[in-house]
Amino acid sequence: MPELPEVETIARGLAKRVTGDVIESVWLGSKPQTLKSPAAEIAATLENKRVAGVRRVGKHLVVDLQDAGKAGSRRPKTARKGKAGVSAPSGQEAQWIVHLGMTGRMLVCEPGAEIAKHTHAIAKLASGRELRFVDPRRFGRLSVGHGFKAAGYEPLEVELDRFVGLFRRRKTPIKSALLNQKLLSGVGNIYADESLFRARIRPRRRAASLTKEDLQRLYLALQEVLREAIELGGSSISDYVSADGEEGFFQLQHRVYGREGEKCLVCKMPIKRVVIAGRGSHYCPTCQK
DNA sequence: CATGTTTCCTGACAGC
DNA sequence: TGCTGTCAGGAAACAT
Repeated sequence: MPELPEVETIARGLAKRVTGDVIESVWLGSKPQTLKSPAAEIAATLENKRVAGVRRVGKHLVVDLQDAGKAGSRRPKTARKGKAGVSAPSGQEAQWIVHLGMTGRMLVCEPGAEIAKHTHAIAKLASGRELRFVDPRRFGRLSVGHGFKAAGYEPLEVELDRFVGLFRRRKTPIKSALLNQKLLSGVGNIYADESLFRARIRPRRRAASLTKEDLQRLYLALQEVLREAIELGGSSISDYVSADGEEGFFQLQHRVYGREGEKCLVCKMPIKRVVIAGRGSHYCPTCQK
């Protein structure tokens, strides 16, 4: 399941491979719930646009688009900021926003490559290649817009004081709070469990009950685990692969996630699994308090 | 408002 | 073999 490190890996791979290419035409499948914007609007926004870059925002992929226009190599200088009325809708700041959900993939395919089952969108590129969105479980979503912003803070950018403030007076379990995208954007089930283990905090602890020291450990643990995971190209669980089709390797570093009943790597006690906020939550009953 | 629960969806897997 | 049932989970919708 793509969380922050996986989406970061995918975004980097896509940026490397399709930046500068031009979307010539778009095909969209007929599954309506996959599209958050009307199909015609998505197609119109993407077609004849140059890919200016691909970034990760929270768990979203943002494909920045600019008018492909006539003059090929012209590079429109970015937003003169300041004065009002600058939100030029001429397209150069349009964005294609992709949420991969559980099983979504964005693949760069060579011309003529077989079309995988559950392909919901295909963007034909001027290079002849295709950018394809494939998502068996259909939890992924496509939309278009401008100036996309994540609802919460980026875990790798938020300052400690703000991080601590997010959890004050919150009665919900810390695990639920970590998964709440309006607080932090990008943390999913794997990295919530892994960071709580490293911070030695039980997932069911009420967020408000954590001391400043607890939260500082959690802050450092979360950033550490996310950075290490990005370094290893993310966790390949079930069907995640990067834009290059490469598997990540962080799953080999998981200390609690998916290890129910196995020995804790620190104290040798069996890892427990409980359900919190509807998600399997893994922890060591002795190491985590 | 805050928090908990249900829903969507298919593939993988266990058990018979 | 092939069927059935269960489980996985991000986030929106709905309920409390």
